[in-house]
Amino acid sequence: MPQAAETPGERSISVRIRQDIIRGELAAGAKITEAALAARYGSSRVPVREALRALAAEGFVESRPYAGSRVARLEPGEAGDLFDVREAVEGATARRAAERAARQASAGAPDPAWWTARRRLGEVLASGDAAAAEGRLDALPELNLAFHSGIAELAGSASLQALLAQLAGKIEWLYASDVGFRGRDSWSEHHPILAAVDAGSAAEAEALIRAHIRRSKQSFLRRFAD
Amino acid sequence: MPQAAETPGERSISVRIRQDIIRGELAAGAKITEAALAARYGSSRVPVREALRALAAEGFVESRPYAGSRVARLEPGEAGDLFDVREAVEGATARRAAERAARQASAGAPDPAWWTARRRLGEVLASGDAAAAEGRLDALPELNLAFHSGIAELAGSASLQALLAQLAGKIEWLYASDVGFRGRDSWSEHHPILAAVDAGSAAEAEALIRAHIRRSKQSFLRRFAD
DNA sequence: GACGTGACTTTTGTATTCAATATGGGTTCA
DNA sequence: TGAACCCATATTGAATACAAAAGTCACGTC
Repeated sequence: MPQAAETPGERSISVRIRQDIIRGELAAGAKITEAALAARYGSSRVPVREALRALAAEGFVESRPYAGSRVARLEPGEAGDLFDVREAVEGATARRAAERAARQASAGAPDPAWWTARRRLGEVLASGDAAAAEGRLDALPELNLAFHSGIAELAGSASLQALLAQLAGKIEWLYASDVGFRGRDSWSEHHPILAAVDAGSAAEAEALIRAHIRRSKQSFLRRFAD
Repeated sequence: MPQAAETPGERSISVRIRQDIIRGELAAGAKITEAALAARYGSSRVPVREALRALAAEGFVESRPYAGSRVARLEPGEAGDLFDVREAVEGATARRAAERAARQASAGAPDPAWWTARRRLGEVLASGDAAAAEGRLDALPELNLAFHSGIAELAGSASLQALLAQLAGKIEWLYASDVGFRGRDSWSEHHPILAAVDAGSAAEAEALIRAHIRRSKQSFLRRFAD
């Protein structure tokens, strides 16, 4: 039955599986069969297989040939390490973003892609300010993600951007598994970071974002201790 | 034509595509069609698609829905950043490996998996010593990779191990694209690192491996400048 | 002559089908 | 009684067939 042609991918199976893993609807360590996932998402096994390959490369699932897949386990001790790595990655992206901003300012080449990214980042920052002011704290995690990946976009490094996206997924998984988001106090720290990037102060931007992430780590580990 | 059933995956298509990208046989930025790859590797499109999804997650190819895939580009400026990230990742793995070694020594739990990993690592170190002594420098890159992933295995963190494997792939790509390997002088630095891990000196192990990688970075950038 | 519009071709996305392998239970033999 | 072996079944791996979307090029019109 050719299935009446819904949307081309109906929001990419891999995205939905990743979400369900992060939300805990697919429990860590659980054995998952392709047929079950196909039924769950209303598709055939082929898109599910492709999604599982991608998720395996990202470390969300583990597969053995002819022996099936299971949801990966995130060991408790890894949390701190993930933040450490994220600090290094984002430090590099902030530095590169500042360097690129300096080049944008000096050279006569406008690079429209850079400007749209910069404009979107400004909108994200404003949205977050509004959300924090109005007490809509549940909107902040998504905006936080948008801010940090926006910085990576400004850096213009595909490798670092992809690496950060993976780390962000893992860290979102950590957060979802227990404590809530750090919230309002964290958001205001974004302003000086973006200011340093705009000013082209590479060293300052790197130092600021590293400190920002270090505080997130400490806050997370403190809550995690409970 | 059901194709006479060769080996189940004939060495995993994704591995072969990744190799061909690293070796430059699939040029950076080149547009690749699934049908062409399927013909090249003598399979159908389905395994190729799955491989491309995994490689996209690793950042070796870029795909847009209904618009095909292309080999990613590694921008020249990213080299330094990749080494920075690797320094952070491997610093974390060395630290965790030392902590785990200390637990192995103190607790009565032998953990056979740990011991086999440790034994293999000793063999890798000995093989590298022999290769360096006999001047077989072309054997060192692979042994170097084995040493560093062996440390990650001792750390026992699946996330960090997977992350490092990706970084190693990218860095191998860098090396293959131009300069040769650092070689003999680098290999001897592995001994004090493993010694610190064995002794359970977490801080020292981290400092040593970070310095080791920083030297690799400087050596690479120096050669790259030519 | 340039631009917009249309069909056509190429390529990707998905479903269905068949083959190969691992896993678990039952049986048999020591 | 226990352990090893074999077979049935479930599940993955791969190939083929078909549908949908995007890029391309020619044609007609302004």
